[in-house]
Amino acid sequence: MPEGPSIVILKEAVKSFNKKKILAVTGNSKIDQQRLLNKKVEDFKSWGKHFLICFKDFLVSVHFLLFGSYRINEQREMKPRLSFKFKNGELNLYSCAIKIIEEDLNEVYDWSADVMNENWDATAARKKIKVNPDLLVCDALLDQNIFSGVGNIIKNEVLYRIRVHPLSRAGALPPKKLKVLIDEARNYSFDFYKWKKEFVLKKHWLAHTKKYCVRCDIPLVKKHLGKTNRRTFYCSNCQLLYE
DNA sequence: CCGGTTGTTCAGCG
DNA sequence: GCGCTGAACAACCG
Repeated sequence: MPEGPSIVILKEAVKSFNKKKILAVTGNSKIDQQRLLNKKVEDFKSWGKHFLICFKDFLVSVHFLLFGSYRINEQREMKPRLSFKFKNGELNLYSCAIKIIEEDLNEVYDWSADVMNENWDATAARKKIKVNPDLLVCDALLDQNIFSGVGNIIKNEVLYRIRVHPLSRAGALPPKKLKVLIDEARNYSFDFYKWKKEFVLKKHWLAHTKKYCVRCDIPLVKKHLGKTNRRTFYCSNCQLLYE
C-alpha cells in the first residue's frame, strides 16, 4: 500500500468527496477531530507517500507507514484511525499516522522532489545527490527529500532495470548513469502506478522478492543493505558496482 | 505459529 | 549538535 504511486491512486479514488462537507468524524486518532466537522474539503493532494486532505486554513496529512490501509464506502473489522462521512459516502483510514499541519502547503512540501508530481525536477535531484556523493544508491533512492514516494520495491526494481549494484556510491556513477537512475525512479513509479491499478503489479517484479535473475539465469542476492538496512534483491553479475 | 515487512519517528548514547 | 542504533508502532502474509 504505502509507496507513492499507491497514494496517487487513493487521491483519485476519493475525487467524489472533493469540495464536500464532512458530516461526521470518528476514529481513534488523537488529533482534534472536531476541528474537521462541517468543514469542506478544498482538495486532496499527495506528496510522495503522504496523503493530504486540504482545508481552508490547514491540512490533514496521512501517512500509511508499513501497514496502513483505507476503505471507501466500506469498513474493515478493526477500528478506523479516522473516518469521514460525507453526503455521498464515507472514507475510512486504518493504522496510519495522522497530523494536522498549520503551515502553508508550499512551505512544507518540496514538490520538485515528488517523483509522481508534475513539478518533479530531475535536475534538483541531481544537485541533491551531488552534494552528498558518498551516499549509496540504495539509500539515495529511499531518501524522501530526493525521491519522495520511492519505497523499497521501487528501489529494487529501478536498480535492477538500470543494472546498478545497490552498494554503488552515488558520486561514483558516470553522469549518464546517474541521469538514468534519476529518470528511472520516476519512470518506474509510473509503471508501478499503471500496474497497480490493473492489479498486475507483482507479476511485473523482476528483482523484488525474486529468486533468479531473468537476464543471467543465476540466483539473485538477498541482503539487508544501506543505512536503512532494507531488504535488497540484486544480481551480482549484471548489476555493476561503482565505487 | 512465527518471522518478516511496500515505513517513519524518536529516545538514548557517544 | 551530529550520526548511529534500537525500539516502537501495527496488520497481514506465507
